[in-house]
This record gives sequence, C-alpha cells and structure tokens, in this order.
Amino acid sequence: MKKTRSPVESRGKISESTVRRLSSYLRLLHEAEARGQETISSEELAERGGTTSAQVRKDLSFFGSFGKRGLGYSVPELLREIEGILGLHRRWRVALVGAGKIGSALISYRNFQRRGFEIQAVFDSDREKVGQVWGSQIILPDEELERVLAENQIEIVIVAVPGDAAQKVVDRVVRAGVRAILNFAPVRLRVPDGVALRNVDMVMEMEGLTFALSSRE
Amino acid sequence: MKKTRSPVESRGKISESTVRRLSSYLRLLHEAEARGQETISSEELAERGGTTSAQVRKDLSFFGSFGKRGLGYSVPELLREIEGILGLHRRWRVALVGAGKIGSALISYRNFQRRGFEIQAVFDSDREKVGQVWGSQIILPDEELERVLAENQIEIVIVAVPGDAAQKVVDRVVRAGVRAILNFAPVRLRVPDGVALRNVDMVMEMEGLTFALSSRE
DNA sequence: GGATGTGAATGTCTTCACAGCT
DNA sequence: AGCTGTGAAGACATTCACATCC
Repeated sequence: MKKTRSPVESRGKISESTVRRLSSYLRLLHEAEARGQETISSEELAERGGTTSAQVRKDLSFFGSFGKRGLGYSVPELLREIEGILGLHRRWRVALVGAGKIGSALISYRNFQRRGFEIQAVFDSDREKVGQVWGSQIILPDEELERVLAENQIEIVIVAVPGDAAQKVVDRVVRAGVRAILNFAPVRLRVPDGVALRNVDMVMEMEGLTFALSSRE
Repeated sequence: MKKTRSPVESRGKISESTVRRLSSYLRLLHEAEARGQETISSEELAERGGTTSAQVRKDLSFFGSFGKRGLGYSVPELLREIEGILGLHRRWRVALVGAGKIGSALISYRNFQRRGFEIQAVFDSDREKVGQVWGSQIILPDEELERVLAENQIEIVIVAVPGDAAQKVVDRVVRAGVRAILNFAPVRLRVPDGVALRNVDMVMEMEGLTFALSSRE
C-alpha cells in the first residue's frame, strides 16, 4: 500500500545531502517530463544525478514509496511528490536586501521565477540607490525593512550586502519574524534555532578548487 | 617536533567538509589578525566558526601540528599554514565564460581579487556582447576560448552560461587542459577524473530553505 | 523478469576523553 | 594548569543484497 508519510513524521532526521539530492532528482524529472518520458528508474535518476540507485531509493524511502516494482517511477507523479516534499507546490514571497552587483544578478535570475520564488521587495542602505527602478521593483531604503517584510508577509530573505553589514541585517530580519535566509555575504551568520540558513560562498568554493589543484602531486 | 606533512602524504582522504572548514578558519584568522590578536585557541576558532574545538584540532591534524600546548595557535603562523594548505600563497589565473548578469557580478567581486583570483579573460557567445569592455577586460568571442586559455595559462574557469550550454563549455575547457571549474549553471556537469568541480546552485539552496520551512509543524 | 523498498553491513565523519607538551 | 594532538568510541550516511510486489 502506498503511504506518504507526513512532513511531521519525516522531519527530524533528513540530512542536508538528502535534500540536495532531492533537488537534483527534481531537476532531472523536469527534464524527463520535457522530453515526454513517462517512467524513470532509480538507476536512471542515479546515473544522471551522479549517485547510486540505492541512494535514490533510500532518499525517497524517507518520505514514502512512490514507485512500482518492476516498472520504476511515473515521471509526473514523482515530480509532483518531490515538489510537495520540498514545498514547491506553492509560490514563496522573497525579499532581497542589498542592491549591489550580486543583488542585480539575482533579481533577474530566471531560474528563481521559474521555481516560484517571487522577489517582492528590494532594499539598500545607499541613498543613491534608493528609488532606482529594477524591473518591477523600486529600491527601498533599509529603514523600511521591518514594515515592508511584515506587510508583504515575506517568508525568505536573500542577504546580498557586504560582510560587515550582514549580521545586523540578519538580526533585524529574524526579529521581524522571517525564518529562512539565503546568505551571499562571506561571513558565518548567527541565527537562532528555528531559522533556516543557507550560505552561498563563492570564495569558499574557489578555495576548494585551489586546494584540489595544489594537493595533486 | 613540528612536522608539516606534505600535500602528497595528506592527500587522498581529506573530506570536502574539512576543506570548507579550513576556509572558514582562514577567514576567522584574517579577522583576528586585523584585530591585532596574536594567539587563538581551537575553542575560539570553533565558536566563531560554528563547530567544536575537537573538530578544529582534528581538521588541522591532517596537515601537521601547528599549535603550542597550553597556549593555542599563533594567529599569523596558522594563517600562513592554512593559506599554504589551500594553495593561496600565490595568485591564480582565472577565466570567466558567460558575460551575463552573474558574470558581471563576479568580475567586479572584490573578495575574489582579495584572495588572489585574477580574472584574465571573459568570453561570451553573443555577438552583441563581444567587444564590450568590462573593467579591464574586453569580452572575447567564444571561438577564441581554447587559444586564450592556453596562451594565458588559465588554471580555473568559471562557467556562468545558461544550463543548456554549460556541458559543452566544460568539455571544451577540459580538453584545453583546465583542471578546475566553478559552475554556476543549474545542471550536473560531467568531468573526467582529475578535474576539480564545484557548483554554486542558488535554486538548490532556495529549495533547501523551502524544505525546512515546509517540514516544520 | 524486473525494479522497488529496506534491514543489515560497511564506510565515513564527528565527538570523546585523555596522554603529552609547554 | 592549560590546551593541543590523537586513538578509540560513537553517530551518521552510504552501499549491499535480497525479499517483495507489479
């Protein structure tokens, strides 16, 4: 019998790597769907996703059983299920703090819109930038942060300010009730329990590469 | 007796998480140095870096023993050591493929220059963009990729092209002898053994956040 | 027959705890 | 006395291998 465990049951022990892999399976499923493929095996997901079929099945098993033995998974069905698991069945209200170069790249990043992430407000502390129009957004002064986050019921904040300003922004955003933050500043941020934080740290990634290059022969 | 193991001995079993933490220790050491702090304990590195003191000591132990018992680590000394481990004692020649919004943010990203990453060439396939001047760089047509990578002895390539163009770029770059790639395209790339690859996947990070938000209560 | 779902086995990473220097 | 460096223990994640079901 096919039973989908609720998030409550499944929560608690899902590792970050499992979540990352779910994202990647989802992407592969979108591609498969675009190709008109109807069914997919754990083996195919594994090969395209750079993992093993056992890993795919184990990852999925934390949330339910979505396949048919002997057949594999229905592409549209599994796609829907993973979207559900990742919370992508709905749109998310996002704000961007920091209207620099990185912020500028993010606001017009098509892949965000495609996945239901709507940037509904942009803030900057620079008087020169406030009032500028970016696509459908007018850059707001950072004093309005709390008010606008609340009024627009923002759920996720993207921090794209310089490192030395990031922690202050995060403190304010957390106090305003936001529980998810994507940080582009190259600093380790402190957030209370219950606030989800992910970091995009390009310097760290580059250093991973130089380490690899340096430690060969 | 203080013995620094060579990269050769240490190579082989260093995990990605260890390398990431080394990056973060390095950053903390730079901050400590800027404050004029002379010595630091594994406990302080741990607290600021969001880990444990045992983890810090274990990470460092893979490469040598850099501390003094009873005292801690000399800030400038440990800083130098970690820079050495990560290969940051020298400059690295970098090229950027893809002159879109993300590329534009990267080329003026101060934190890259600061760490010795010099973007020495920029490519795009769009005729409109070729010839434009970005800072000190003129955007080159992608036909010149192989020639320019070789002539400038580029060591690291940053891929910032749309997903469906990324694999082709990577294949060419790898054939041209580059052994380290930082990928911003939202696809899983195939590279042969011996080529280091890191991915910056903003959509995946966002999905990590929506998963966390959705699986609470 | 063929591919899933899953306990058990294995492998990897983290934490403990303490001997050993300074 | 204080803090490092490190084997040993423990926690966690991946892989194996097979019973189960379409």
